[in-house]
Amino acid sequence: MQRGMARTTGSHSQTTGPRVRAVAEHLFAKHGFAAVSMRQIAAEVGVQAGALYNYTPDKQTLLFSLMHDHMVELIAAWDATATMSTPTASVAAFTRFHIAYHLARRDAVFIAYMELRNLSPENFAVIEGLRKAYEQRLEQIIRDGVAQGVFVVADTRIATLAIIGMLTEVTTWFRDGGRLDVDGVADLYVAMVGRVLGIGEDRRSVS
Amino acid sequence: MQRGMARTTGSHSQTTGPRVRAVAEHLFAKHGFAAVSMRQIAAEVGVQAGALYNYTPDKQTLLFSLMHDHMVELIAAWDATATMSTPTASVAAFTRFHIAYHLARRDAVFIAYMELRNLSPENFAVIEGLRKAYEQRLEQIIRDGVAQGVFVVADTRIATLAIIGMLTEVTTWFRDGGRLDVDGVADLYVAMVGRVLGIGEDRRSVS
DNA sequence: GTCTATACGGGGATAGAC
DNA sequence: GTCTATCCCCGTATAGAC
Repeated sequence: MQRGMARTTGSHSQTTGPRVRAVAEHLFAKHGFAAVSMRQIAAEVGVQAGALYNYTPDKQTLLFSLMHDHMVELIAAWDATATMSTPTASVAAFTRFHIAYHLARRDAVFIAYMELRNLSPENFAVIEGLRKAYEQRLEQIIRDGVAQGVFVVADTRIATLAIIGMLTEVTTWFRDGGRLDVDGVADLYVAMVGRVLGIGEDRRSVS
Repeated sequence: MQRGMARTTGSHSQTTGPRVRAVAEHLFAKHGFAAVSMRQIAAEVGVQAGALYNYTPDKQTLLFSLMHDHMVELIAAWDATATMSTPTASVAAFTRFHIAYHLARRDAVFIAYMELRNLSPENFAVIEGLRKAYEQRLEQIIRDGVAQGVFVVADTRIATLAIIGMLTEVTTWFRDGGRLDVDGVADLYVAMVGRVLGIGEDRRSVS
């Protein structure tokens, strides 16, 4: 994706490398990291198990790499979406972004939440740092809204976590073709998030 | 717990059986079902691997049994707590109950949410049914509140799921000895849940 | 009820030919 | 870059002695 063309004649690496990652992501999400063998991944890719080690030094690094790239892309995608705006508009945009992005990349999201225990302590720290960085985007919006008096929350940090939890939970039940489409769900959540933040609440002594 | 005294002289089953379950619950929560071996469980219990099969026909049934008992106890505990009351009081009680119970039984909760993929289809269906039964307790409260005009929600089902997601997320970050204790956290969530349900919102044409 | 011993399969990872 | 072959270890589960 982000490299120039490789010139290795007769090589399949341009296709096999990404395929290994895609297959691993899918199988890890479906069965869990520990339950998936390198042989299974290889079979699905269409190579022998030994060939996978041209693309990762070991299984655990493959997992970390998937999680890491997912988190980096998540943050980059939000930063590309976010615009200078009012806190109310920003939090609505974040809500829509989070739901849409998480539903579009369900396998990667699932892995990033479920397979943390399979990471080495150092790798775990890296992923946790990225997650915190993402949450801070929302927390900063809420902080700004509170400062400007348009949000009324008792505890900014807890409100952030509660909202993240509420939004992420959508991935556990949403099914394409169900009663509501993504936009319909997002509309409902924008409204609920607004309520959690006390938007439009009765307040005294506000200009 | 719920059986009468066994009389088998010289037997340790009264202690080993529960210990197997406790150890398995702890290890499954910490490392994941697939990553934990029967040998590990046995070592922690202090018996040989073969001896575990006096208490479970196989590893997968042990997992199912832990999840099943947890869900049954969760529902029973709520039903014992719930009292005839106003929707507003009921939803506050549910919020406090859910947070306190989930924090008190974190290992079991974690397993029940994370290890669903390791269940056979039939076992999965049983656990899903129990989860639905639990969610329906909250959904019914919300439905009653809407019917009585004290809650204002756009979509009862989605509000139920959003609230469950918000409450369950507490287990991912709460640490004993942190800034807030369980009651303090619960207070904040009671307030946020109330907002999601539109308690005290401006309404026209309500008695 | 627990032990030892073991069957049998599959795990991650590497070596060396092509 | 991929293959075949293989190392060595560990997985679940069972059998039969005590």
